[in-house]
Amino acid sequence: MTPDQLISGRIAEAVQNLYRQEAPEAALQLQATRKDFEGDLTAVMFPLLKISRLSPEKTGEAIGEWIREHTPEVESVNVVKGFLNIKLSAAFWLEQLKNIAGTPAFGVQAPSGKTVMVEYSSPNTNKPLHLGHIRNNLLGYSVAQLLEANGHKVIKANLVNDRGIHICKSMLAWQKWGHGEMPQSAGMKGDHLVGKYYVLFDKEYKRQQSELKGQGKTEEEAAKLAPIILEAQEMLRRWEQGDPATVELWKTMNGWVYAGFDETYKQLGVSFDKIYYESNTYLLGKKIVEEGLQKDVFFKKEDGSVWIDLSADGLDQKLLLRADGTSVYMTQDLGTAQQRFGEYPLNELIYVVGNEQDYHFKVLKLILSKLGYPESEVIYHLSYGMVELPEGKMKSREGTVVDADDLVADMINTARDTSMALGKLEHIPAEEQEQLFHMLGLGALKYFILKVDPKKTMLFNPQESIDFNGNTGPFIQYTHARIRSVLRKAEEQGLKAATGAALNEKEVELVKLLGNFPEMVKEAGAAHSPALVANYVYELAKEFNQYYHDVSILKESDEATRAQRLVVLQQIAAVIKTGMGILGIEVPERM
RNA sequence: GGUCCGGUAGCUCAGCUGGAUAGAGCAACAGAUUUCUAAUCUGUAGGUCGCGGGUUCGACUCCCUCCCGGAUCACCA
Repeated sequence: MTPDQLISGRIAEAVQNLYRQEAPEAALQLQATRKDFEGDLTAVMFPLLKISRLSPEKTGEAIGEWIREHTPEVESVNVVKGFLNIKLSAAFWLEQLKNIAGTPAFGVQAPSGKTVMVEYSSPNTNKPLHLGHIRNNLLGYSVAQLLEANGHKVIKANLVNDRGIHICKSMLAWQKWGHGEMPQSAGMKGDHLVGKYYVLFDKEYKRQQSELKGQGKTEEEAAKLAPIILEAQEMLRRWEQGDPATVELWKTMNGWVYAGFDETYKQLGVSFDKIYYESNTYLLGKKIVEEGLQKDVFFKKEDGSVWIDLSADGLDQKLLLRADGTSVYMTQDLGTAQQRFGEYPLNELIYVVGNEQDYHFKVLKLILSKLGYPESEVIYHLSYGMVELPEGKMKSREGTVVDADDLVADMINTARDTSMALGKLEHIPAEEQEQLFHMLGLGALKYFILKVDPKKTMLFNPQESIDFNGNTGPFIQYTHARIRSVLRKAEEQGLKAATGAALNEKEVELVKLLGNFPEMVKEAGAAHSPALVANYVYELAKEFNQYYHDVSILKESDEATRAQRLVVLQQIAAVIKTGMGILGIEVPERM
């Protein structure tokens, strides 16, 4: 039984016995006691005053007294203003520790029988991944881990945007100026190579536009009439007609990009169970259009285009089918959603997509519900804010984009430099050192991004942001390595771990924190927020470091105390490992 | 202009469904190493929680006005 369950049950009984009344659930308010007061849990008396008809102090004293008398686990109580502070006994906390130590995979919830799909990453195949994608990938992967820890079966999905005008731009530029250049010959990752030609296209397109404007065309006309964009559109038409040469080139260049992406995904440590390609799904959704027309949810304009009118819901009219019969983004998404619900019995379908698409997903859900699909309620848009640089937003045309591969390489180098400067890891074999640099560099990056509430815009300063001290990944990784090191030594010395001794004050704090872990995992899962996990693990690591500083483990002469401290250490290490695992961060045995 | 999201210490961020004197880290300053790993720990300093109202025993938290920043309102995806 958790402390909260125990005490709130007792308060309810106390109210029943003292005042002959049922205390409503909402009136039983418990919180952790603030550090400056004596106690473990604090019950707020104000909501109970109506029942007791006494002052807050008197109510607290009466209820406190009753609880103390009737609850062996309660050691003492005190009342400060309207707050009843309750201190639980050492024996109770010891029991908690035993429970934690006796629970395998503590914090991981039992199978829920629910299936959840998390769609994330979903890149375009015309350029390499950048910092914004990193936030997406890390969030998506971590949320998937988090939901798995909540006992759900999770399908990680990636919808690759492999078709459309953007990839034709790269293809066209490569055809024109590539001279057969390939990733191997260029010595570049495939995605970077394709990105290079995308940039070349853009340059030429810009040049042609300004030329046209110089000839008196308007901005809009210039954008539409530039020969190179017409050529790209022509290429897209050929692709859609299945022209063999175009399709061949498309396959080749996409192949390069996939090889490049795979490498980046591997570096980031993210993976997928199911990959969808837009080239296979872009025609989906037309059936839904017909259905919507039949149900009179959609309507057709004179030109043949199909729309839905959402103005009654405070939104606008939304296009679903162009006059030429081709579908748009929304239509495709409706179709793919429907397809997925057919493929899997999904209890939740999560889209990890930036907040610039909040409107899109709002409309998507609304349309599905208007069509009468109950699945609409199961769709969740995990919306995250942009990553900004000190200079402001990332702009590809201004060259301020932070490339994902470069950033990862930088992080690993920083980890190497920092480790070397500290003279750490000298006794570790070179190969393992490299693994550690990777683990630490990525740990720093992942933690830095995931500790921030997803929906907030975050600032990333490449020079200063990523630290290795304080509230960072490496600090937690270090803490874990440190604990494992002590435990290894204990093992070498043949020392046994066992519960049974008295817990000191700091140990009670640690047990309390550990005991909160499962509840925190649930909350974070419900909120789809790895940030809660990150901040929890940091809290635990910090508490541990303070404890570790004050107390000796191996040198402790009392055998029972020493054995129990080893148990505490084991549990902290285990929870750190599980928590960091949810964040997709590996944790070293030594460093 | 409509809608949505944000505004907490110099900087980066926590603060759960309203609860006691608003918390960390970084940066600054002052300390602690014969260590079980100092990538550590302790202390000092740093705040009109964007502004103003309201709701109540109590508001960073809920409601309203306004200010600032961002996103979005495409026959792009």
